[in-house]
Amino acid sequence: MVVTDLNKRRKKILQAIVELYIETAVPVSSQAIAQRLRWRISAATIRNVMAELIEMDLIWQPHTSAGRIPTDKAYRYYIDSLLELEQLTSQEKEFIESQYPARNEAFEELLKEILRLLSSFSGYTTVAFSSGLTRILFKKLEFVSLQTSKLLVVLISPEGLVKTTVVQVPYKIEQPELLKIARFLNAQFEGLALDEIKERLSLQVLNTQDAFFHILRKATQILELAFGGLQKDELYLEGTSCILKQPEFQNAQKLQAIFRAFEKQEPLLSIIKRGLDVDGVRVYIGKEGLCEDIQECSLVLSNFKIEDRYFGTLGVIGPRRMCYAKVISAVDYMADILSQRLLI
Amino acid sequence: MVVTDLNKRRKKILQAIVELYIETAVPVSSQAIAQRLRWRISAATIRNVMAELIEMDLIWQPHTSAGRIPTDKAYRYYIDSLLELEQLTSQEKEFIESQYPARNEAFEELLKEILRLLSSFSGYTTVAFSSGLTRILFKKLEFVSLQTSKLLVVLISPEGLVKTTVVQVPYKIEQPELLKIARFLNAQFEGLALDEIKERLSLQVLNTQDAFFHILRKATQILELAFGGLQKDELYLEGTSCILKQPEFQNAQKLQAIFRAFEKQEPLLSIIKRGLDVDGVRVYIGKEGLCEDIQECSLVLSNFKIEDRYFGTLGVIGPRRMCYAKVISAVDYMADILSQRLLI
DNA sequence: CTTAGCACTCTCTGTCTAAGAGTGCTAACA
DNA sequence: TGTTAGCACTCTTAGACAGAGAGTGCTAAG
Repeated sequence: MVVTDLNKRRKKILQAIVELYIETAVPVSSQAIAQRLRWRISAATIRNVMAELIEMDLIWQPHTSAGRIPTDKAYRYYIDSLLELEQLTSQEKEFIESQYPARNEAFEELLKEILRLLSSFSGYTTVAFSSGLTRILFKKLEFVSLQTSKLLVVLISPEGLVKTTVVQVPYKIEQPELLKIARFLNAQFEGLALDEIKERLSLQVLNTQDAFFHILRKATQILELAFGGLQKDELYLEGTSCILKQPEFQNAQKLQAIFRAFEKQEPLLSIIKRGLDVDGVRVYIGKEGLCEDIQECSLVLSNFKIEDRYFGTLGVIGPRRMCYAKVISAVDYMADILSQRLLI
Repeated sequence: MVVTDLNKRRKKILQAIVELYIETAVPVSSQAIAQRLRWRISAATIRNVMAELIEMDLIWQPHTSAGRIPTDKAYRYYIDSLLELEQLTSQEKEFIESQYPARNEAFEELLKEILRLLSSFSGYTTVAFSSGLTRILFKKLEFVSLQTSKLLVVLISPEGLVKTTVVQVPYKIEQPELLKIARFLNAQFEGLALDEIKERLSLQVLNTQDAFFHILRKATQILELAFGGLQKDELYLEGTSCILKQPEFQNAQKLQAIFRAFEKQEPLLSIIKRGLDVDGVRVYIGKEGLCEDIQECSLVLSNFKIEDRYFGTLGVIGPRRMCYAKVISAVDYMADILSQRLLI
């Protein structure tokens, strides 16, 4: 029997199992379902159906005389086919709007504040990533000389986002020369993304013989140092203590694994980066491509954008037994308003 | 009997108890001590001494027939009077030097890197705080105009540290005016600390009637917005997963409390701020002024400085049963080289 | 003052039992 | 043919209990 064979009753029962398990974290018994469904259907019948669902690998039991627990496959099916999204109420939306941080901060701070908001709203740990630089559009660049060979590079996007980086160049460089380089870059590249600029620059370096050669070379080098390959992708996490409250993680071993993943960052980054071009919310459940340390978690993610250009990802990490109906809406909404606000 | 009554043997035995407990996390029996001390002293004698130590509230037993566990008071006495610091070996120092992050980053990044290094070296969670701005010396200030009423404020210290903040002012302001304000501030205040500057500015606003009045007012306002009261003190934490490995915290309840404190930040900040003027390493043990959530932890802290001006604090947080001999040296060394490197 | 001996206390582990939850199967029913 | 009631069966959980072991406190002797 395959999943597509699910008739209406099987669906209803599967849904009840998933939802009850999400609510209670306790294996779901046939009686509990009978009670919930309020049909005049008996526990015995439900048990028959449950036997079929086990057959289909949608539920399992921890031991012979225990209730049933949904498998990853069941969660997947639930989310794709059974879930009725709980749209945020207008009150909830108002609450989020009212708590939404003011924009007079650097982008990193803004993002952290938003994560804290989403975490306190949803009750789960939140995570975010921002490609930040490589895809940011370039409106203006400024250099501030700090010491003879050290400068601050300030990159400003058309939307008013700011990114600053300190760069140490292997030679002395004075304010007038910096001004020249900045003027040159500003004149040539306004409106492009950083990676496009780098590309063009390297082309031009090959072709240019003229007076600009020196400026070109230094510009290339400074940009490379400021925003080049060594730039670490940073992951933001907030509300990590939320994960400690989940009943399935009341075990220091499991917690260690999860926090190991949080610290390494790479496991989360790789999942996030797998879907940079996805529109809308995506959900990863348990073993679905999540690394061993977070195999018992689910991840709900949504990308945010500036004028249709990918700019970052935010989302929620929690137990597989997550309240998807609410979380998916919340993540979607947060990513949406972030995208909107970034434009202002 | 009071602590000062400790004769040589009592001291030796207390020391053995503390050290064994630090190593094993298991209540220490009289036999274990007899074995360790390698005197021809018997377990029975040790038991007599232990009875005295209980009397003095230096050790306690979880139940009648159990070994002994040091009290906070014992740890305190151990650290103040018995501890032989384990100086870092030259190899360890070399290791730290070799891993020490390059300085071509913003200060926040540098600090985080250092915390990660200290955490991986010590095996404990690390914590840091930097007053960052209010005590930073002012060498140069630059404004970069972002939008008509939004600007980036760049503050540069004599040592080349950079701090940037985005400010939104409630009126339009153009580059020429910004330049004026910057020039004014740079001319007047080079070499002072931010809080001194603010003080002087507010004095001047009261007394000035002349042409500078407008500039003064705007300068005051911008500085206030950029570095004013709303500025949150930020706490840095790295290696949080280390705390999950400690045997005394293999209990989700206790972990929740600790992580709650980590997230609130305030409990840690208040302890750190209590000793901004302390030289050298300070240690807080258990209930010694630590809030309820981290009553079972110890904190080893040291301040770092720039030219004798307080600049920040770093340290280690772990179980009371911490390897103080090693940790104190490590924290001391880290704060020291950070202070040195900040000058370069 | 120190130590050996010994009875005592408490924890820990394993076993056992009874209760309870929940199932699987079967036979009867609509 | 699908649904249901009944019932035996399985497994978990909690509590009680016993035996082993760790470690102590006390006492009396060195």
